[in-house]
Amino acid sequence: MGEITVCLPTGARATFTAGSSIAEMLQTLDPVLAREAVAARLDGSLVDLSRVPENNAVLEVVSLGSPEGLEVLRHSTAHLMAAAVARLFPSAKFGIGPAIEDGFYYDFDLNEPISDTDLTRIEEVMQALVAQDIPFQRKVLSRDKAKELFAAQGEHLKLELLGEITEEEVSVYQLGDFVDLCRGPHLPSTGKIRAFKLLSVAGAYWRGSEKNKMLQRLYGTAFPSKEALEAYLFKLEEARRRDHRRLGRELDLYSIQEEAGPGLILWHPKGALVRRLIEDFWKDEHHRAGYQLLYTPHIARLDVWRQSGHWEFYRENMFAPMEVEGIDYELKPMNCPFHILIYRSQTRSYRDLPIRWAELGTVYRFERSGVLHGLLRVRGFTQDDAHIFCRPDQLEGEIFGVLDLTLFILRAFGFEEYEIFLSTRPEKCVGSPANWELAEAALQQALEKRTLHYKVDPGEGVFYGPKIDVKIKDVLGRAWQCTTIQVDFNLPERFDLKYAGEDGKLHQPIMIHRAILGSLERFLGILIEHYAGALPAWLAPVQVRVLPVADRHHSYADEIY
RNA sequence: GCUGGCGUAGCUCAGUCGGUAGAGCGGCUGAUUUGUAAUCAGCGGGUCAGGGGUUCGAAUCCCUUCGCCAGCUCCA
Repeated sequence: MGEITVCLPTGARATFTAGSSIAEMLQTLDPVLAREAVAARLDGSLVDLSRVPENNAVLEVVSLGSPEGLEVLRHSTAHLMAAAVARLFPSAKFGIGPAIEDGFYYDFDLNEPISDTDLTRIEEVMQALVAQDIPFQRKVLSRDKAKELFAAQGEHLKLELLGEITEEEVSVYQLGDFVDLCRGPHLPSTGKIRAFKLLSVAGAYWRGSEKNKMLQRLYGTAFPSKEALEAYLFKLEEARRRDHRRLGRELDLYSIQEEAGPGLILWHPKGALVRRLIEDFWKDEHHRAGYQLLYTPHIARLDVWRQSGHWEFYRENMFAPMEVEGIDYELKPMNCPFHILIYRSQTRSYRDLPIRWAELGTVYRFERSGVLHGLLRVRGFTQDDAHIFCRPDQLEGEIFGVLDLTLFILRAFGFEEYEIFLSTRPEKCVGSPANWELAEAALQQALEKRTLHYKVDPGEGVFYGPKIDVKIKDVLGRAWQCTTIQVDFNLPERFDLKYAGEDGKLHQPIMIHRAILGSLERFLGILIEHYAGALPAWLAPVQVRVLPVADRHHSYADEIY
């Protein structure tokens, strides 16, 4: 038997006889750390504590408190839940069960529907399995052997997954008599699972495709401690308490009524007042930032939407056309074509640029019935839209201006934290590579010069140009997409936009689309949830009330109110 | 759109085995004029989501349409 030397990033190192498991090694290397460990990183890859290193290696401990440890915990809890479901619903077939942002889920193919009351039963079985402290046992077998194993159990979903695995060997994990195809790693045993809760059951398409069968998905969450779980559940409760749909009704800000139609907002007087305050502020600031305001119609001839390409690429989100005097008209899903028509209404000189045109433009988009959600996802909404037409040499400066205005406005509403994304050229796109490079560089420069933290989403840009998206974070830490800044090479081309350059020749301007608040409806919803209904005084529809304590004070109350 | 759940007064909800609808809060009227979100009395308020069916009889059972909720898919 050989020997193996293992060291920790801390520098601690020791030599072991081959055949020792990581758990045993950690016991020697750092007993304190060993108690925290739920998994380990062996030369960079995540493994179980029961794994037996075969070569000299660097070993890192993955503790329960770390993000990776939490993921292991949740993934293991998902398996635990699956084991409980296997016991209660013997006919269940298993899909996948990953850890997600705030917990985990597992998808089951099951003929009988699982109800909310079943969640309690499943939790009880899980508790029992935790009490038994059953080990998660990893086994490596050949792909063919694994296929035999799962075929014998009729696990068609697992077989489908196996069919796409190219490795010759796969790992399965056994938890009692429940065996699951899984890469791992897992906790050593179920006894390590201390605080979990099953949250909901819902349908989910197998592998996320509408074409596939719908499975039943069970959501749950797990935390290192009861306290952390309680804190999370409290946060969920807090989010429910702040639900803008409830507060919006209670504060009499807006309503959505079946008679008017789903996804269509009726602004009540108090909501309309909040909206006006937002609009006034927004208009003033845009005026100061060198924008001019436009108004454009709600419908236009379908031909315009054909020319813009919306009819071709965006039709599934558009309402059906209506025919008037033999001509098809279309409710607008966007404002840009109108701004373009105004641009084209006269010859533009390089001296006219940049042109910054803003509009609080109400657009209508057909959204599938299942996705509508209060003010946050509707069928008619008002974008705080603007289009900037500029020369290539002005692009960077304009992006700067937009970014500065964005941050100023968002901060004014109390949003100080952002998640910013820069999306770059996708495979299918229009516009020359030189233009793309120019635009991407301009966006990136602006972000860097303002020292804003951002993530690059390679290839996630729209086909017509790169973009910056800004998500604001509310008091509960939830991120909401509001601002989008998009460079567009497509529409100027389709509408053949020109300006007369210094050289006397005609050139194509670059167009920037941008919305800062996104939509007024959605933004009001976010404000309500962020402030739990208690809007800052400058936005509050009721700032103060005078309450006389006796009839004799009424006249004075009238006087001062 | 799909899967599951749901739809009773303005709001929150009860309504048994199928026998023609109820509470609290809010509203209105009056009383009370007071040290803290909830004082007393009275009065209104319903197409039980819409339509169809079964039945002597439907809020209740069946079919269907619409809407809402959770999630999936897609997005401001």
